[in-house]
Amino acid sequence: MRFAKGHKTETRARIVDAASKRFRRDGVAAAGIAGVMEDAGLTHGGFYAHFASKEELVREATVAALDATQARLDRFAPEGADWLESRIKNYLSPRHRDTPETGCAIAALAAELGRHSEATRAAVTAKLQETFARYAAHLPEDAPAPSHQAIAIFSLIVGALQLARAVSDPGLSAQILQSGTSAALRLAGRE
Amino acid sequence: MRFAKGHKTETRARIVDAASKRFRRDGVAAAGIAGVMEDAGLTHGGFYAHFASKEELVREATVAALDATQARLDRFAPEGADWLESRIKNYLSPRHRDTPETGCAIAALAAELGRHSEATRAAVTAKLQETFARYAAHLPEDAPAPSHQAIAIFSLIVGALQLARAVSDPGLSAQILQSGTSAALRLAGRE
DNA sequence: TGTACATCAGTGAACGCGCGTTCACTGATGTAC
DNA sequence: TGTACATCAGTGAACGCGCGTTCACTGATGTAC
Repeated sequence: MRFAKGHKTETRARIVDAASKRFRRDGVAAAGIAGVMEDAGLTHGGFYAHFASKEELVREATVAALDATQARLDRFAPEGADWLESRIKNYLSPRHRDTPETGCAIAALAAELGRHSEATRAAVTAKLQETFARYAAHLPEDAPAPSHQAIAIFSLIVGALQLARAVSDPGLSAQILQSGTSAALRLAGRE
Repeated sequence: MRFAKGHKTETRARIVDAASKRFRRDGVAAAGIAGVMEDAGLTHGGFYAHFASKEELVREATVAALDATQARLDRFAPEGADWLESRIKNYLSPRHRDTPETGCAIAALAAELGRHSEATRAAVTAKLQETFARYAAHLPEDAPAPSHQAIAIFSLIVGALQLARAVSDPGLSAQILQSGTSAALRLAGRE
């Protein structure tokens, strides 16, 4: 069947969206093409009309996930003086911990990304640089070495979110979110 | 062929050791039984004489990896006043970043562990509790809320190590290690 | 002390299955006349 | 305006492959007599 102009672009975007969720929820290695295509409402055979390989999808889906999460968190934390504080609190919220499929792709995929193609890692590196710059820009004006601080804050919340997801004890998980939040706020000069 | 007493126990330990390295290097989902058995100098068929399933191996190998890394890092950071400082520096060293197969299992597997069996996650939780307690015990005596600080410090170094491994730019990777180290030392009261 | 047998850690072929990937085909719609 | 054809996004069967798992078998050694 022939389709309206722009139809293929929309389909491609739907596949990327489905993949970005599956990858974050199940991990890249454990998520299959067939499952992604099913989520997108298609059969698996059509995949290679849109992408040259799974790796190409990984790269696009990872970048899309990073963009989507940034936009999503921005809705909860509007630009302004308290942006960084809101970001930290939202990042280490039970909601974010419990919904990896729509959450930060770095936290969900960091370990796996190190094993992927140079192109994928380069895309992730660029997105990380943006994130660091944005965090640094929202530190107090008198903060020493803001770019260093920004890296440390992001590292802390990524690590804490992962630990909160990994432990089986709900009490400990909540404590990790809480300890991470207060320490990150301290590093951000918002004690 | 029949073997000397204790032979099977030794073989089993060799399989666990090989698995703990493969899992950390390639990820659990991407590492296969056949590869693990080959590393242990055996053929894949013998696996089920030692373990009921891959999941059972995952649990044992993860715990073994955590124990081994603890022992390994202890060699570089003997007990004493500077233990925590040494631990942080070694954890965020280029050596640790570049050898995930013998490094911290939490950093290598955290995201994946959240998707594994309750038994595996419970074992990880117990090991994490030990780690937090140990970090807390080495904080300065006047530190406020040492258990919270310990969690934040560990979260920070886990996150930083993963980011340093994920980025493709060596300069940024080095900067992440450096920023993570100095911020972790600050949280530990050893500025 | 010497021989026959039982043991059982490890072997390697085979199981069904889902993976990533390929490809001949379908069929509704846009285009040409 | 009506008809014939070309297009191409999507279908679904099939490819080889490696996965986790099972199982009949091997054969050096410990044990029984």
